Amino acid sequence: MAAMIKSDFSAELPSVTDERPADARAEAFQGVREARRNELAEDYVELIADLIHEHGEARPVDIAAQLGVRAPTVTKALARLAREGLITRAKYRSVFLTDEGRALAKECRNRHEIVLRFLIRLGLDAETAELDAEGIEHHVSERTLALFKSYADRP
Amino acid sequence: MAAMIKSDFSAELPSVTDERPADARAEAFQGVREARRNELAEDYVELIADLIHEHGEARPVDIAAQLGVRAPTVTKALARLAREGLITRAKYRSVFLTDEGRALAKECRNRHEIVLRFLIRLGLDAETAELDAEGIEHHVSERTLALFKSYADRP
DNA sequence: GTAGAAAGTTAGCCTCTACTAACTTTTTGT
DNA sequence: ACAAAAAGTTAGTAGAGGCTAACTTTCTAC
Ligand SMILES: [Mn+2]
Ligand SMILES: [Mn+2]
Ligand SMILES: [Mn+2]
Ligand SMILES: [Mn+2]
Repeated sequence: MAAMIKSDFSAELPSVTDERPADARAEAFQGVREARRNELAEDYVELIADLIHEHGEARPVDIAAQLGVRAPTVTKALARLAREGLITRAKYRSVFLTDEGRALAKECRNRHEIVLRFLIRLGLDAETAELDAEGIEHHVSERTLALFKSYADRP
Repeated sequence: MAAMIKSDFSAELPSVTDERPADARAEAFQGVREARRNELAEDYVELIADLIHEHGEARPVDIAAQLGVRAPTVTKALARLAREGLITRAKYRSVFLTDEGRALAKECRNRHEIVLRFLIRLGLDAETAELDAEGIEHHVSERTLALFKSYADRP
């Protein structure tokens, strides 16, 4: 009934108090959903690259330990990454990045570092910075990343 | 085989090049997964509060339009929110927030605004700021939020 | 007051991401 | 060299979150 009173003068026309148009907001949410679909792949390839760098190879057991998930979860995710052309692998063997996977890993590593350095530069403790960066990194546009980098790198 | 050579001197002991212990990294990833589980509820209650404020009521058709999803997706999500005690509703009627839902909405709205103002203050254009804030907000700790607020509010 | 439009729900489908239990393969230690 | 341990896979379960198609309810205009 509150709606009926209101609808007398502002029902189908966009109200003045309607700060953002519906489709602009929808675009933001759609962008977030899109980013979420890439998160897993990004974290995996970044981690795989790290493991190869640190241990010479990326084994599912280590991937699982670092991500805090069980082995079958990793098996399934790796099948998806292989299907998407980011990794190659053979049964019971460790994982390799394709050129595309390596490129993505490099990009993600770079972005992760910028976000992390930015947060620390802002005054955050290193531990919390690492926790937050792991989530924030996937939702930072090119422009925002550039601003983060400038701030982190400033004298 | 690279691993075998390496394992001669660094196999089971944590290597010096192993920058972060596995469980610290796992903790970060677990935190992100936890945050992701709350994202949808946070966006819904924030949006519902906005709609009630702007239009006097929150109707599923408007929720769907603003989120950029189809009506049945909203029906299902609302069932979950009701199950979780964040909203109350009756069939074919609009949605109401519980006290708990209202409190969460207020918190989310506040956080969203701080992140948004922070990004704009950093030099980002308002449109991109809105897009990024919608994703970043869910991955910002209390500490980071406090730093964002200080930066946004500084003279 | 009623017919048609709009809104909402239900049913059924899909993918993704997680899990456990049970099995197979590989590696390790003696 | 071979038994036991560790690593990896497969199968099956579950819930979240998206969709379309078809149905029901509510609202609106006449
Ligand atoms: Mn991450
Ligand atoms: Mn990362
Ligand atoms: Mn959001
Ligand atoms: Mn928001």
